[in-house]
Amino acid sequence: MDQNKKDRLEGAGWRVGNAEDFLELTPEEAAFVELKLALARLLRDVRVQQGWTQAQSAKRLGSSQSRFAKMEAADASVSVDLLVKSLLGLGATREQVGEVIARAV
Amino acid sequence: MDQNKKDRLEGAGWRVGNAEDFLELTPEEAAFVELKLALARLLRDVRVQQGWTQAQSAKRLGSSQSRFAKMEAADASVSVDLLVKSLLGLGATREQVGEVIARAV
DNA sequence: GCATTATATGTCTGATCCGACATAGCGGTG
DNA sequence: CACCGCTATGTCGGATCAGACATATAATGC
Repeated sequence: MDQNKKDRLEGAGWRVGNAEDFLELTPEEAAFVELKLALARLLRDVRVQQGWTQAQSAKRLGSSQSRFAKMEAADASVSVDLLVKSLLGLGATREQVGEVIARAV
Repeated sequence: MDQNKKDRLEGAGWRVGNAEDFLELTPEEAAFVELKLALARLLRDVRVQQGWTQAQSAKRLGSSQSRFAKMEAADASVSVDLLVKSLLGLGATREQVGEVIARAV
């Protein structure tokens, strides 16, 4: 969000913050959810890159469309294990996974 | 293992391979266990770097020495979630975690 | 507006994981 | 060798997660 929009919202009585502020996460917890979100985004990117639907991808992984949707949404019921396994299963490399963990916003 | 030692062992009737060969893992499964091993090694490195015992580290994380030992051993009962959370909890950065996933052997 | 296809959300049941405890191994030191 | 601090291993009960199913909500074409 740019500063301009932030100012306008706050002028209109909104309080603006991120997930860390809102949910009162510790920095480590915040880093963890961001990391999970980064993996979820990569999963979607890899799938779309391959030109697959969620259902097709899920089938490849021996899972279901609904679970795959939750993975891409970084749902609370989805572990980092599942995300990493799924990424590798869809053809992502360890390098890609590491890179996204280290540097993605 | 250097080629010399490998040759000697094979000459003596040993078959030499890695975990992937021995356990007949798929490449993705192998990549996953290597990734887990890399995180476990980083966890030990971070702990030792800080000059802490397993028990001290575990306490910081709200866990037990025995579980921490299993983490460092990359035990089957330890998830990547737990490893990553513990690493961040002991002060490792997302960059360190990502780097080790991307590039550690 | 109504199929059709893709994605998202809620919930159940069985599987897996986590912390804890007990205890074993192991290198130092007195 | 006996003790001590540290690490490793086995197991258990409760907590969390996985896949599946049902169903809701887009998005696209007719």
